[in-house]
Amino acid sequence: MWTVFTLRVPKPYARVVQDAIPRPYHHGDLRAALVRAGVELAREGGLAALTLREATRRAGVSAGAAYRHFASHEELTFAVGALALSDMARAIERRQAEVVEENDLERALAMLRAVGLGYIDYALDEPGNFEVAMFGLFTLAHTTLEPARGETGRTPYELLVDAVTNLVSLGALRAEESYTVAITCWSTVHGFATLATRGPLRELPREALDDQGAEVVRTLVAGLLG
Amino acid sequence: MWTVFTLRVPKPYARVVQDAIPRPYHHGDLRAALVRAGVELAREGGLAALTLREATRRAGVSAGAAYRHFASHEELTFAVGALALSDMARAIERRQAEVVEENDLERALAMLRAVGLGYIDYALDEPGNFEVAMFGLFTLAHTTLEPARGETGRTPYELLVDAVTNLVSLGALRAEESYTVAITCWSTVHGFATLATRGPLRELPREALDDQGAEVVRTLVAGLLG
DNA sequence: TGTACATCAGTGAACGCGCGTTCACTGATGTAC
DNA sequence: TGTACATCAGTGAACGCGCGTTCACTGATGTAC
Repeated sequence: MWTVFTLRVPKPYARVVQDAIPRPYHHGDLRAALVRAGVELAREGGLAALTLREATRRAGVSAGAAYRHFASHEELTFAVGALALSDMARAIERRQAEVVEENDLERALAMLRAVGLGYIDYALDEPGNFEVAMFGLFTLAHTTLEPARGETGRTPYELLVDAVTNLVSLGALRAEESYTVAITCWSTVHGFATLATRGPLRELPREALDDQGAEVVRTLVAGLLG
Repeated sequence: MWTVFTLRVPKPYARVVQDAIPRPYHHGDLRAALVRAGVELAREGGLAALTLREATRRAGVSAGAAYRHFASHEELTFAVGALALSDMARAIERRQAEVVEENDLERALAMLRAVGLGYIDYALDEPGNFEVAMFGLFTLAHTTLEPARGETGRTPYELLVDAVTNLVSLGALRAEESYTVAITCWSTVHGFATLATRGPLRELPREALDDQGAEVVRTLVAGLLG
């Protein structure tokens, strides 16, 4: 249990005082602290920068301590990736919340576009965590992972499937096509996202990428269903 | 200069004899040998496996020797990536050579599909070299790089642009749309390729990926221009 | 045709780096009595 | 309320690994005379 003291100290001394306070031997919530550090590392340098040693350093703990909470480096990567997917789901939900179309079909199309736009938003905002989520660990089997869910309780993949399914139920798409259409949509936004973050388009300015991404999504959805 | 002796030796002794022949102090064509080794390394383990040290080991040469031919690890990566792009151009050309449609528009559409199919072929055949070509080094500025050209003297990017331009000249597409259409096509096949090689679809069997890729390309081109 | 010598392309040892992982240990915590 | 003790969560030192890169060196090559 902790007692909180409020301590006023001249700014220049803040660091000195902080270092003088002995860290408790038991961290309290090291696992969460390591995951938080991992997210930060991925943000700064992607998959390559996400190391156990640096995460323990940031948590102010010795390297070995990590092994009380993770069996291996891979487990940390997995935890960070799941959080990233959850954040991506939220980015999609944010775009979907902005949809204003009233007509059923128009609205369904806008919801599908929102999936793509949110996907691209997240990739451009957090290229490092996007990379962790997408490469090396996750497979289709993980598309329904619990900690990867957003505000609405759905994963990014589920949000995509929902949007496509809705178009089927409105008669805008035949059921047999739905899987291929879903994969085509995913491929397009994923491709744009990787070209724009780590690939040959990575040096274009952010604004140009936002515009280009929006155009790509509009062109795609109009082509497939417009 | 070399003199060639033909030497017959019982099979089991082949290795022994080979090792007994002193390697010449001067390799002869070390640069090319290192690039060849690099392609092999990328084939086996992608970008992460492409190291200068292992390349020199495979070329039978000390680690430092590489620095007579490459200023840094990055330069080797760049050389391997350019070769990979050239091979990709060839894969696209192979698909385009199979196009049989006679009608102008039909043919132009098939040529565009062939770009996508060849791109996916190459990624699935050579995921490691595909990764080297696509991540970390190349930008749009390199899309016209000399050693990245195929049989027809065009780079993959140029083959895509050719196909789209041709559709414009046939009146199937407005000129203003052409850039966005090209980027959309590229995004789609690139996305499918990365999902299928390093991403969440990587565990599906090759045959399923081939079929799915073909469907995606067909759906995309039919949507945008059909 | 033969020799001296500059140049070039290798060697091999070393440096420093950061990583994942293990292990014997020790300090803190909380439970049983 | 106080004490003994099992359990838990850390420490810190070490191991082995492979990498990129540098540097003083040496063996091979080819050119000028």
